[in-house]
Amino acid sequence: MKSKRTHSTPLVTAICNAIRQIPRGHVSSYGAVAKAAGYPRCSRHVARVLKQVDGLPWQRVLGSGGRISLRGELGMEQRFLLESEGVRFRGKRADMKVFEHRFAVGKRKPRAVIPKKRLPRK
DNA sequence: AGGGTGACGATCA
DNA sequence: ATGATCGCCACCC
Repeated sequence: MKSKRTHSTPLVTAICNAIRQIPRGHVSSYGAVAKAAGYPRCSRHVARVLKQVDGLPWQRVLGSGGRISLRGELGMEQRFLLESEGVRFRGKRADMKVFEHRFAVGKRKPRAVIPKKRLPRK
């Protein structure tokens, strides 16, 4: 059943909910899910949740640009499942232009997160 | 309390 | 386009 090693924390709950909102035949990205859950910049946590919590439509979450992050067999399976749902790929990327799920505009209450602007690299 | 971690993401070479 | 690096940040020992 549920592996759930992670005791439900607000972050985990919010992320799971966001993932469950992605309809069949559509996809999203780790970053988008994190933002929709109210935790921008926590894309890596989305990945962790996907790995630890089962019962989620894991195949619908891709890396930015629609790339599949999983390696090997698992990655192949993800692609297969998505194509089965009708998601089409252009090369190695899913066609986000058409299949990316759009979360509610308000994208969840902006927790107590600081906007955090991008700092100029170098 | 402290440090390592990761199904990421943006930028650089 | 591809590969390496750096920054992130809550979680888990």
